Amino acid sequence: MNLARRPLYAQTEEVLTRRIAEGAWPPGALIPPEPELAAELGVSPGTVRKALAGLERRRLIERRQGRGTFVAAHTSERALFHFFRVVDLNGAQHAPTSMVLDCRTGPADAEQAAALGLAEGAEVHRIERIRALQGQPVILERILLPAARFPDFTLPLMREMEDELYVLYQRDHGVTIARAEERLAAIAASPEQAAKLTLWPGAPLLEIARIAFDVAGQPVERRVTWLDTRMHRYHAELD
Amino acid sequence: MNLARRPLYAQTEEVLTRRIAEGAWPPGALIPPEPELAAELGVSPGTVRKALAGLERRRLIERRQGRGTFVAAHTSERALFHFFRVVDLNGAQHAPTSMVLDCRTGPADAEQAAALGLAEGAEVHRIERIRALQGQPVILERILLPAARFPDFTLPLMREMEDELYVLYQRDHGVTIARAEERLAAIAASPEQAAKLTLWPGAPLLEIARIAFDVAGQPVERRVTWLDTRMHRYHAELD
DNA sequence: AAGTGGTCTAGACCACCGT
DNA sequence: CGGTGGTCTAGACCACTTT
Repeated sequence: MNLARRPLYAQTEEVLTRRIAEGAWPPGALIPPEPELAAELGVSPGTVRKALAGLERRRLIERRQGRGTFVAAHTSERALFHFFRVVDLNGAQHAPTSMVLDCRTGPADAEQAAALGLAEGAEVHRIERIRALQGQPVILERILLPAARFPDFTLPLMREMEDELYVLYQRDHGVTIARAEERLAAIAASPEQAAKLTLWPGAPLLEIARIAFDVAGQPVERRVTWLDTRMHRYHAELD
Repeated sequence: MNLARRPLYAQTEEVLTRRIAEGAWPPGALIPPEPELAAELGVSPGTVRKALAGLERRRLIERRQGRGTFVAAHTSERALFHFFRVVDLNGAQHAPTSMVLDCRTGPADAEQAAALGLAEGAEVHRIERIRALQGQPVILERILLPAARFPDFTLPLMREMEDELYVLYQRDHGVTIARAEERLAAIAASPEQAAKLTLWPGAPLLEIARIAFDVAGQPVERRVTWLDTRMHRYHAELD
């Protein structure tokens, strides 16, 4: 039975993950009840249960007693809660608004291609935007997306818009962001950055370099964020 | 049976957590096998198992097949891996060394007392140290500890020493750090900070304000770290 | 009332470790 | 070899949601 020496529940979890990643069960879908899955996959209900617990821990599904098990959909709340780590000086979260300054497509340079696991010169979309919290522009952001995963990607320029690209990635391009890694540094604002954030050149800025991965573990977004930390903080939990 | 409507396994986990927090089972101790715990607590082995899984997820215990279940001891590796988020530009971790500049005891001011959940004026230990990575001093740190939890706390001054206070907290004071929250900002180095880190005044520094909690969830350490991010980054994972 | 996930139990067997 | 945790199964019953 066990070709590899991996536990049955791990294999089961992998099968279910693949179905979700491939879109066989789209976001928001109700998936079959535990006993049905167990019968179909030829394992005991307890084993299915353990696999589903793993999927829930990774937030690929949501289980609700009495209703069923659903493939997780990226809501604005979820995206903000898990992937937006900026808080005010009291630790409170606020929903940002954003304005797109630029959105164009072109070949990636070597560093950018490497970060996204692409060949040098592969087409990428470049987005630059300002995000405001409580009306104050405090975030400047440059985003890089592989054109292969986001065909015909466009955003309206210079218009205030509700935030959260991750909801849009999922809804319009079938790309679900599951995980991200960030590296933070303190830098001095360049004249261009300063002008866009109404700061002075040389002002301290928190630079956040993110790579975001989809459900299958492939890197699908490279993002650099510059945060004015006079009135805000980046919040992290360690355990 | 169920006074509160909390699941049996959650109550079981709580009981076991309390035993560890109170030191009935000290760090490194072997705890009884599952069937014995089940018999003693009057629950089924499966329920004990679920409770132990929770303790393992919170890293309070370590389970080793064939050997038994042990109360987790803070090793240097564990402390560094979970609570030291600094990496070099390639993403590699290095073990820091540290030199204590100052270590004294006095009353806390209002802000400090509040952060540690103490009354204003309560006695606290203050530590200032420099940490070096690969021989370069890149971290300046101020640490605040409630004297009530750390009686007779002292550190040798101005001597290179192996790092990791959390190992020392646990070994010498019975305080196990289980979790921490951090808030990050970019600031301009003060003349004093610049001098200690061989930087120029106004240089960008990453400021990391941490509150660390013990197993019982009580705040037991307030720490502010300033990191020179010319050659290092703060690493975070989001999921 | 029917159907779902959540809890709890009981036990078999396997893999690993130390003696 | 005996003892431990790891896996897997089978099923009873509860709590919640919808019809």
